[in-house]
Amino acid sequence: MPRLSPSEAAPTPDEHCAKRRQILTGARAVFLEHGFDGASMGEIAKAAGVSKGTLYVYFADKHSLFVAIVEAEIHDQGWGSFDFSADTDVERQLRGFGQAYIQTLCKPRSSSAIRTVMAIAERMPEVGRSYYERVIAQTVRRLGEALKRQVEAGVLKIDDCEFAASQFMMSCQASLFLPFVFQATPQPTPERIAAVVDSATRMFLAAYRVPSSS
Amino acid sequence: MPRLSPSEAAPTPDEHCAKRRQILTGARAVFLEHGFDGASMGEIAKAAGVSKGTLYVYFADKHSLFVAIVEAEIHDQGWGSFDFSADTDVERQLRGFGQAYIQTLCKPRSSSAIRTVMAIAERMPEVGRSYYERVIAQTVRRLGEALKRQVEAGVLKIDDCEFAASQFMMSCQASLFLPFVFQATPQPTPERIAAVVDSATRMFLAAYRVPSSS
Amino acid sequence: MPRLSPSEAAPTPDEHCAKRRQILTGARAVFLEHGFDGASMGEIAKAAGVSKGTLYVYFADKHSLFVAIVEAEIHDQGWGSFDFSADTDVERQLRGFGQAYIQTLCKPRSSSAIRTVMAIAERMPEVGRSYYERVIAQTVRRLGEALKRQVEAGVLKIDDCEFAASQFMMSCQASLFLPFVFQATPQPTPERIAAVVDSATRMFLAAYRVPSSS
Amino acid sequence: MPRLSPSEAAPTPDEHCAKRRQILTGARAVFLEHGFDGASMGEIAKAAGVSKGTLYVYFADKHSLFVAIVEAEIHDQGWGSFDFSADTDVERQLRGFGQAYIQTLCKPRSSSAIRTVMAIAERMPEVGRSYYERVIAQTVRRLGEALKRQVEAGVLKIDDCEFAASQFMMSCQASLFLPFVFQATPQPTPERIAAVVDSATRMFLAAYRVPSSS
DNA sequence: TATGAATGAGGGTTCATTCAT
DNA sequence: AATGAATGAACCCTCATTCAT
Repeated sequence: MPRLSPSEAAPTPDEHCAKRRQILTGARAVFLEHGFDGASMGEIAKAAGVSKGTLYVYFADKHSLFVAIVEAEIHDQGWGSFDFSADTDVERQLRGFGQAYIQTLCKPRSSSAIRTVMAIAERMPEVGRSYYERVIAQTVRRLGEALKRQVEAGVLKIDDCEFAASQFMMSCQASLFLPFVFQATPQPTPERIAAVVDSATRMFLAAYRVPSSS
Repeated sequence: MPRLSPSEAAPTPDEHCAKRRQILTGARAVFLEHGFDGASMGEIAKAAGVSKGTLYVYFADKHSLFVAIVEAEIHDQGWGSFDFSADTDVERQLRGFGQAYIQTLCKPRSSSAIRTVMAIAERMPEVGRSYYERVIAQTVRRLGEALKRQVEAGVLKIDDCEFAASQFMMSCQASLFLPFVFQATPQPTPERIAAVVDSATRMFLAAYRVPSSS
Repeated sequence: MPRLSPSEAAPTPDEHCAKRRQILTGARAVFLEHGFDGASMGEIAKAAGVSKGTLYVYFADKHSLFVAIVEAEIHDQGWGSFDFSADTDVERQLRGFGQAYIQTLCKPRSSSAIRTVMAIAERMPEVGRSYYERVIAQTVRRLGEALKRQVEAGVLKIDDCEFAASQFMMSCQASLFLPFVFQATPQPTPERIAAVVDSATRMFLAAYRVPSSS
Repeated sequence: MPRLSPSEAAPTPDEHCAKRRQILTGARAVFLEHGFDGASMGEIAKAAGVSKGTLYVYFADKHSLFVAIVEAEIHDQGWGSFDFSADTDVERQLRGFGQAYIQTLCKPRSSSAIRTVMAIAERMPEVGRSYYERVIAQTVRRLGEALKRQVEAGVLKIDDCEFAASQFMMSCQASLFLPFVFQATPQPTPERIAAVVDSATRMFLAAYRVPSSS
């Protein structure tokens, strides 16, 4: 039996994926704004521009949709785009990464995701763990590897490079991230971020830079 | 007939306070475990061992009860008990405070509160701000003052002591707090905490200690 | 065992009656404003200035209290004070009564009572019946008797005086009471009432006055 | 396979309207019996044969449903069907209308609606006003116009025809409507109504008929 | 596939009533 | 007698989910 027109029958994979993405986009907005419990499937459907029933064609239930959102956030938030090879000078490397990192971290989108995932981590440990591993820990690991290369180049002296990476990243957050997520201060300006990252870089190098032999 | 104990007779302020505390205790457990939206007044009533109606005798609504819980946590979590005057040696001072701080921060109770308050900060900014100000910022301030004293004693050389305090505190969290709140690692052991705080202290002093003149 | 002071022991009947009246006063305000279902015992207690428990010392339940209120309204609304003997001239008699009647009927207090009792009459027929009988029907009866006296005096010619009384009273309401209870018009002014009652009186006398023999 | 009936297939506007009507029917029964506050959405759902949730698919809240009920009653109660042109003889016209009017007014359905709307008029003035205007006032207006035609035909002599209409309608209620709404007497018989309306007609014509010139 | 009508369990909240004091 | 803390049933309403179309 020939189909009269493709649009009247089973959707093509493209259409399927498009609608799926549409749902994810709407759901992300609602989940990140209201959290898992505060988000309602009705509001998600409206935000996605589909019917409530359609949500259940693509996702088994609210939980599955939420997991998919977190999964998507893990890939889309831009944590993978930090470029550690751009610079070989350790100071510029740290400053460049640090600023990009804090800028990303303090975007409303990131902080909403962190809030939302952190909030649910007690009841959905795998979701929390997965987000941490593939977003934060992975970034720590990549910075750690960059530091390792500097150690091997004799520029830095560090025992545990991954730990040092975490140490640097945390000190870059000083006075910036926590007050921002708790809504105690507005989103930090690039200038403020640069100053804080500068200070963190100085402290880090004071501790780990191999004294120049000159 | 002599009364066995006064608590069996007087129904008034003591019992009133007692029941209030009983409700707060139950509500804290439920709110901190499930978050604001995930907690139900019915579950809270059950946890507190009172009827649902009784909740509304003591608190106007769910929001008020939640605010009271956060308020209580602000006072009860032990952030105010850090003792900065115990030691005058800067290194021991930093290590002592850092360990106590991370120990407190990484207790399940603290991390649950942080998760819960952080999650709601977007919809209840005053709650988030209040928690940050009176728990975290206050601790930063107190450490900053301690550092200032060291600066005045000529031991440290720091421009912005409060910022330096935040920097130290954040670097103490390296590899410990974030994986813990995201449920990626179990509660850190005291040994691990000690090692991390040691490292943070070394880095901090490398950057800010005035070289001994000897 | 002698009582130390009367105020410390069983209250005197006076006190008892006073508190009872106090409750009735508060309850009347609340019941008449919100209706039986819309009124809450808590609000009544507050309006009466007593505790909720005290209400149940004086009245078995909400229903009993409501019945008592209606009973009190039946006596207190001033429907019994119409004076038919003040005037012997039939025209002045009708006008005088008509104005007093409509004035009373269109007071907020009367219309609230009528609304409230009428609303509940389907579920509490005895309450409705009692109110009608002892307020409205009684007034009709008294006017009917006054008319009868005029008939006996040869001034009016009426078969059924009680029915004629009702007829007069209803025609006095024309354009006044219904729009007022339905909140379509404000409380009528005395002037408007006088005009309407005048017209009703003229119509009534046109139909029932014995033509003067002169 | 041919469909047996269209109603078994199309789920859309017909069924939507049908269910809406079904809800309105159930809600009317409950609201008119118990009043706004006495009616519960659960009972309405049961009476309508739908689930509680379905009510909220069709109506935003209890208040909206109630307003819709009153609106429907305004149209469905048959107040618009009085025919003033059927008769040109003024006496037969008044008698015919008067009987139809009182018959309608004293049906349980009308008196329930009046009770319910009157009861809520203090808290929902627009509802009360709307009901009065579009049911009672409109009928008064239409009778007033019919009277005006009789005035223009030289049959009646009336200054304010709308007021006279109200006067006639009120006097038709004498001894009938009030005792009925207050549940003091049963629904009046057609014979009783006829007698009362006859009397009202006689009184009205005695006052307003232009004496025949013969 | 996509819909949206329909559901019923459960949400927060109120309230008439009781009872120990 | 008077209280007010306590209750639990019922209130209105929301929501995740299902299902016929």
